[in-house]
Amino acid sequence: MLFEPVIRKLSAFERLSGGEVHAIQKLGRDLRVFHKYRDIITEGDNPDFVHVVLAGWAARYSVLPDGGRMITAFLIPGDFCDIHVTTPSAMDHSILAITDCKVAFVQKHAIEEVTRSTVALTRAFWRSTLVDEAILRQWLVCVGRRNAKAALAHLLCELHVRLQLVGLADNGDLHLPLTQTELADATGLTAVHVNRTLRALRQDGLIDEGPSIRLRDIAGLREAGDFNPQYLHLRTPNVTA
Amino acid sequence: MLFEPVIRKLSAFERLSGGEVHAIQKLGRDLRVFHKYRDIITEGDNPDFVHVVLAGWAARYSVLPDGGRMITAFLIPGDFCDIHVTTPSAMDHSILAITDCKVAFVQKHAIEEVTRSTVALTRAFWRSTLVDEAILRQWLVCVGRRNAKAALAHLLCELHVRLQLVGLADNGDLHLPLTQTELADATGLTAVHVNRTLRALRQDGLIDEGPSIRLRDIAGLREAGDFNPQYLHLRTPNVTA
DNA sequence: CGCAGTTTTGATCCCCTTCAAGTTGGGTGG
DNA sequence: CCACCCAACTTGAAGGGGATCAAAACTGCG
Repeated sequence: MLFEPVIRKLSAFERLSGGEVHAIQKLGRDLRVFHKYRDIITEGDNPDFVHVVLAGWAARYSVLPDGGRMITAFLIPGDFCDIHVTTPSAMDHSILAITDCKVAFVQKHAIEEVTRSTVALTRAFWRSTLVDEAILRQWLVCVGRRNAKAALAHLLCELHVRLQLVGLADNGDLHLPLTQTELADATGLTAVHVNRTLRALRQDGLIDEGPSIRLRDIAGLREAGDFNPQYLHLRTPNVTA
Repeated sequence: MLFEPVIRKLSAFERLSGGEVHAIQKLGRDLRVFHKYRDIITEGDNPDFVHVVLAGWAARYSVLPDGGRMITAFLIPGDFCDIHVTTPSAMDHSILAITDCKVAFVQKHAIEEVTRSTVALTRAFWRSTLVDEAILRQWLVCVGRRNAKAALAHLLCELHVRLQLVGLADNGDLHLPLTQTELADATGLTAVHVNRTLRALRQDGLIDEGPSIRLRDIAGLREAGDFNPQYLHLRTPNVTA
């Protein structure tokens, strides 16, 4: 059941048959562990495999000349690092393990075979890339046109839905293994300001902090972040009622 | 030769045979004109066609509750509005004609047929979506971690390369049909600050303004914007030497 | 126990925003 | 051919959201 998160995620996009589920499970020959803060893929690499996160968190990031860093995506179990299968090309950014990660290395032609044999999986893979792009656009909106409070609220809502999809969020209880610096690098803020903004969200009764972040008032958070889950293109419109 | 920009763009990704070029030209049954500031596609639409910009400029955008707007992409001749062929799903954002636009409406199955018959075109389409994503990530870096000057410089460099690809930029002479407000909405700034920043770039001798923007010092602009064209994944590493 | 990374808090600064007003220029109608 | 208008550009002054700098408190862990 290593590929369970992948199956859960893809099932959110397309109803999968037993055969299709089985086909996914058979992708899993090669499994590797990356330790915290190790690069899974480095800019300039031209990977031979498709990488799939099966456990742990990772992040796409770019580094600037002044030492600044921008995180452009969080990858959680079920997410693909590089599904651009048929196009051999050098990575234009790096991917970092934020926690210890289990990553499947899937042969490119295995993916191609699977998509050749089943339409539902092809659609699910496409949908997955479509959603990745939609998430990127939402991040752009957050960073470019929302204030810190709304941006963080939106990010928490996004992660809540995505974690729920793969069974990693019970009803608003999120284990975010992210430092405030990492949240800052993902929202274009500074760690100091993330700290103050989280406190503001706490004081508004929207979240509780502790070992894990708890979304105390999901509806309120969604309003504060102007969050509408439609862009995640799920079959079931809302994960949480 | 309506599809010339598409052919030029895809040729930048993959060497295309005469047959493949011909296949693209045959996509062009249905052609429509959109006037300036009309929506080409509106959020919530579930288009039956794949839309391709053949002439003019368009922009993806989202609108916020407070009336703010974020532009998440500029589309120029040769660009696809929605290449997510096999996945019927509602648009999560809108696309606007920034100038009068010629847009091809291509049947989804026509795209599917073409990609079934030729590997190079399949690869080129994939590469195209990969590049769209890379551009999105670069915008995120600009908005999140670069100052106004670098962000605008980077955007100008990106548009320069992309316009050159489709034959719309002679050696640094760009016709940007963009208002400063539109540049602002694309960079997460205000129109006022875009104005001042463009002046600063002018005073630095990096650009000239007039009826069209001229990149007076391309190398300098690329340095100012920390621009490295690698993320555009072109066969020919640099369009401009 | 001690260290290193993270969180928290305070004080100050600045890039960019906001508000406001003036200017320019292309388009339109008389 | 000029008067008018509106959209875009430009410039100035003032304010604020978030950055920066600095240091203290907390956490986990070897």
